[in-house]
Amino acid sequence: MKVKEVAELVGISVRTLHHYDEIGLLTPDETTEAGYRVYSDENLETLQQILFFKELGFPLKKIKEIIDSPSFDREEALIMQHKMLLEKKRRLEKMIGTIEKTIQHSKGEIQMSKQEKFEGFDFSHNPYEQEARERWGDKAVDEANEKAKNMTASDQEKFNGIYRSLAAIRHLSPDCKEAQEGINEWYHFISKFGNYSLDAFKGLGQMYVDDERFTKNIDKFGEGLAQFMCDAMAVYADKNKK
Amino acid sequence: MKVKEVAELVGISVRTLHHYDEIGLLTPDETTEAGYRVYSDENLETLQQILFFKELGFPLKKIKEIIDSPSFDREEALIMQHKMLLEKKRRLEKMIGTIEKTIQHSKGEIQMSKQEKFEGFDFSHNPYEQEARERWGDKAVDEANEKAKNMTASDQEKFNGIYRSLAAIRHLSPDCKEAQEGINEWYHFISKFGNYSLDAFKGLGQMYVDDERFTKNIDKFGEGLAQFMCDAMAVYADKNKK
DNA sequence: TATAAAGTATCCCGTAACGTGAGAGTCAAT
DNA sequence: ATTGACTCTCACGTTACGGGATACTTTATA
Repeated sequence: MKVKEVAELVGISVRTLHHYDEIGLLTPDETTEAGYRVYSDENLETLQQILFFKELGFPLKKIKEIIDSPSFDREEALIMQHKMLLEKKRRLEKMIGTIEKTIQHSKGEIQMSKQEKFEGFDFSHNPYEQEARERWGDKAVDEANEKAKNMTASDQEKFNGIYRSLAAIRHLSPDCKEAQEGINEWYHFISKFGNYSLDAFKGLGQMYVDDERFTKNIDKFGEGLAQFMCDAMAVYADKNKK
Repeated sequence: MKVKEVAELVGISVRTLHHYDEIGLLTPDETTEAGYRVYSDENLETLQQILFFKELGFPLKKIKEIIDSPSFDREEALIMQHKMLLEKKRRLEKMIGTIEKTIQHSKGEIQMSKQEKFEGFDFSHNPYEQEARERWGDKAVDEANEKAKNMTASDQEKFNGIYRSLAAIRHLSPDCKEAQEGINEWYHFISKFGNYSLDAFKGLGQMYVDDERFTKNIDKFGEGLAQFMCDAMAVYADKNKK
């Protein structure tokens, strides 16, 4: 899809798409030899994410940080966004209530306190904002990026080592002893780079197959490794829960 | 109320209030001798109006035009804003639907078309936007302001003349012949400055008593004139309806 | 097949609505 | 008398594009 098609589909301007490209927020996967931007389906999904975050008032810079972060999880984001949009709706409903009261008030039918006249305006008290800040605030995202960057050469070696040893047994059952031992090592190793609960760990595994950027990388060590790890990680998480 | 109190009450920053003062959008009625801004209750009502318009995406410049316009009617604005907020809520609900579908889609539970992935984003199709543009668009407001400015000295004289002659009979009944003849002249005269239906004319009369800026001006020609004109205009409108 | 019309690209200046200090005066309470 | 919370006025910085200029590509039409 070319710029104008995308622009009309989602209701934004061509200039906006240019802008997002300029700042590296959304660079089209492909460009024709004439230099025309061509947006892929994946680009559209990213755009959707961007627009959700934008609707919630996130600045573009932070949106970029978030979706570029190695710890970014689309589904997690969608769920958080869902919660925040519901909250925004509640806020809007309050505002509508406020305006209705104000109309009555202007007719002299009811009394209104000063606070009442401004109910719904205060955007800063969204209960999920705090949660979002914790998850996506500067600190959290920076740390995640930092940890990813701080991966030394030896870490990289270790990564590859684990991948290779898991790849070697990827045709066994995900819940066999060897697999679970490998995953155990994996779990403790990646904890260096992020604080994963068992549930998060399981989610991470899911991402290996859901997000093809991961799938591709992992399957370089052996076709089907991503799926195998995903399954084994799920088993591991469930087994160690209680 | 001083800046910080107002800021905290409505959930905006002190700088924002300073800004609104700078651009002449909201100038506090009073200032202490030290130069501290002191906001009156009326200022707060204006601020509420401003914030409603802002929530609906109006630029501050236009907001200023609208609320400064001689044809501005607070209640009319509230009603229009109410409609537009409801529309915004519907849009938000669509977005929430979209996000819910997207979550299902990402789990592979359902299919989604491209259009569906962006439902709710397009802000430009609010049915009341058109209505608002007609009412408050550049043309309408400009014309109103233009007409008000284009009032020549002789027009001003005529204004005063009618006011005076109506003031002279303001103790008669609003539906007596003299009053209705005066109002008839009034109706045809002000039509030069705006296109008033009979209903609008009646509404205008109501404004004379509702909005104290008008009341004050009119009552300069005689205490109670505003109320008298309001009553007589209502009678005139009803009589000439069918 | 020429030629117009529509779409796209980059460059670059403009704007809107504040944010963010800096430096200084003011006010209420200890 | 002093401290701390508030206030003022500059004045420059930032964000997220808007909008024009100019040039190249692609599509539609004669």
